[in-house]
Amino acid sequence: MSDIKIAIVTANGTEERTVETGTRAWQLFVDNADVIAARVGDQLKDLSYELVDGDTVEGVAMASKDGRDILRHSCAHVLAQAVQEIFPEAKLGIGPPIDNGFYYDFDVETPFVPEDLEKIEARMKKIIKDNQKFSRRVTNDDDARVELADEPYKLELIGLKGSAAEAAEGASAEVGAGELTIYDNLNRNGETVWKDLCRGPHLPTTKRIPAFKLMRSAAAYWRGSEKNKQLQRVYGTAWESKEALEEYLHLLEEAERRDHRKLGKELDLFSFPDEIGSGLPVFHPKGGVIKRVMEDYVRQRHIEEGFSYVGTPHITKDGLFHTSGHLPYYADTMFPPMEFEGTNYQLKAMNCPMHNLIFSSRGRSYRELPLRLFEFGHVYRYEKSGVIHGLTRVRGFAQDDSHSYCTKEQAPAEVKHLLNFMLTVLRDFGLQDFYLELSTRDDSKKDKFVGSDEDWAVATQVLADVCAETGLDLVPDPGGAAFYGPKVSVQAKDAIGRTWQMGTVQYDFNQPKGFGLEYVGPDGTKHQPVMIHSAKFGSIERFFGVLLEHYAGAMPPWLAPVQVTAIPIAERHVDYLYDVAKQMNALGLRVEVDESDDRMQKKIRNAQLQKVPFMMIAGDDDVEKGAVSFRYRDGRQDNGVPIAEAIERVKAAVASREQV
RNA sequence: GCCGCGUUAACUCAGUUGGUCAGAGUGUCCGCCUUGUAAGCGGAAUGCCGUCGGUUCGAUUCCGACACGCGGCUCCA
Repeated sequence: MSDIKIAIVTANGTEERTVETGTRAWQLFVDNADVIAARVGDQLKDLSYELVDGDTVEGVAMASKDGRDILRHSCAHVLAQAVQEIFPEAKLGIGPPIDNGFYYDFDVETPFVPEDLEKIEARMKKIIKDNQKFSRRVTNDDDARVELADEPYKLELIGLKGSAAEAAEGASAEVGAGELTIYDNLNRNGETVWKDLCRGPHLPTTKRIPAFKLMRSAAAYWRGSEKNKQLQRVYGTAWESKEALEEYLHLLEEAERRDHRKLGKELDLFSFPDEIGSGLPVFHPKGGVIKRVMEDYVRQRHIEEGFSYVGTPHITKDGLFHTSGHLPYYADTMFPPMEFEGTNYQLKAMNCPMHNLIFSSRGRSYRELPLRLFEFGHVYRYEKSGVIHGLTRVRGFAQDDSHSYCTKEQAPAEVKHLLNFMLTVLRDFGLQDFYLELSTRDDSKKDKFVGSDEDWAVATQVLADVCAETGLDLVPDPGGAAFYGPKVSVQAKDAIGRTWQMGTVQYDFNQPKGFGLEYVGPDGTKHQPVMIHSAKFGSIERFFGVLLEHYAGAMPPWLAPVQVTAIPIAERHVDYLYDVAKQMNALGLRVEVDESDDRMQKKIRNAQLQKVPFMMIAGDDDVEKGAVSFRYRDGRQDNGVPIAEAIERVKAAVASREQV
């Protein structure tokens, strides 16, 4: 038997080794139980992979990104096997790993109910206990078609092989560009008990799945197109240990606890009256305080950054949106027109066309550029009923929308200015961790985008350059551009690591053309400006919701609807506290004195549940010393603080926008 | 928009296989209590059981449509 030379990559470097021909990858990692697959070159392989001369091999640990994907993909197989054992008529769709878990799609007569999921989960546990082997077998199109004659969706995938990425998101997990493979599940006797078309790789056996849980079922369109049939999708999660699973489930609980829809109700911030309609929020007094503070802040900041505050109406004749080019592209998401006096009027879905009219209301000189217009533009979009979600996806909202009109030469500096400005805004609201997303044109769908190749290339390059300068991570988003130009969006991570899309900067060379915008240049002739769209919050409503979730409702003092709740130990201390409260009110602080006839402990509980940052307590001891006592939301106490110092402390916390 | 599930007091949620089935806790209101860091005690009021239709002797309960919500899909200028 001849030997072959391979290289093993470890944390300590690369190690050359000579092994016998026929050696399989698992033999290299017998000492390491965490390794569940091998990376050979840049490809992931099963541990049963037979090494060939010149291979560079690295063990893939289950607790790595690739390792978890493999685990989850294998778990999806177990799910599918369990479903077909319980529901033999179920036809298989696709079953890829996803963030934090996996899913598998099935075509079944009757949708799954929660009790079905319990049954399926129990069967999955049995399959895992069976210690079935995932066995890879190379096949070809013709043989596979015969074998999978009863699986119409798999047959369809075979036909699409090679263009799997286009076939459906996740379909590449089933069929790769190369050879076609089937994985057989072998029981202890080596008999095939189940099989699935799949490119792999997989765990060696089902028993290597340490922890999983089925989460929910829902419908999903086959191959992601609403023109296709809806399949039943079962979602699950799987982890390298029971602890990791528990941790993930806790994260979900934490997310539920922070749900802004729930907090909005509990803290009496906003509601969605049925009588008004879906996706149309009303802000209650306390939510109104937060919203107003946000607006005051961002208005002031725009003025400081050289913007002029403007105002435009909520409806317009539809011709305006034809001029801008929006109507043909976004007719579906605009409310139907209302007709009167022989004219169609549209609810405003975007502000830019109106700002363009402000630009063109008189002649413009290059000396005025960049001309920066800003407003809280209230827009209405006909979002499909199924997508509306709390404050983050609504039908009526305000954008903190700005448009900078500038020369082509000024554009890069203006984009940079806007991006930096946006980041300072987000940081002031306590968000610290960002990355950028660059949304570009999909060259294969040019009919969805307006403008010449050259204009797109220039615009995209300007944005890419500025993004690079920020030093932030940049994630490409091909095809995500607006029809009129590419955009950069800022994604912010919240307190529990979730990312949210915040503001955007968009480079637009199309609307200036459509509106015939012009300025007179230094050479005395007319030129076309470019416009840079930008929203810092994106939408006030969405940003409000994100902030609520980020802070779990415990807003920093400058944003808190009630900054101080004054709590008397006994009724005789009420006037004393009113006196302090009055001094604070005079400084613009939001203070309430709780003079209800609840006991003082109950008042503390109430203030705590309302997540008020400062509880200001006073009893005989405090009155005697001319002091008050603070209690904070985390239970921390600070007793006997002299009144003047107490006022200063609250004032300083508000001014610095710090969290307490 | 599509699929599935849901809607009972201001809030959270029990309940009825169609016939004293309108319930609890919280909140609210009225008394009493006057209190040192997360719920003091007692009493009272509050519901077209989402809306509209149908089946039935009888519907909060069964069926349908609609509205609104939830989880996904699709979509997010």
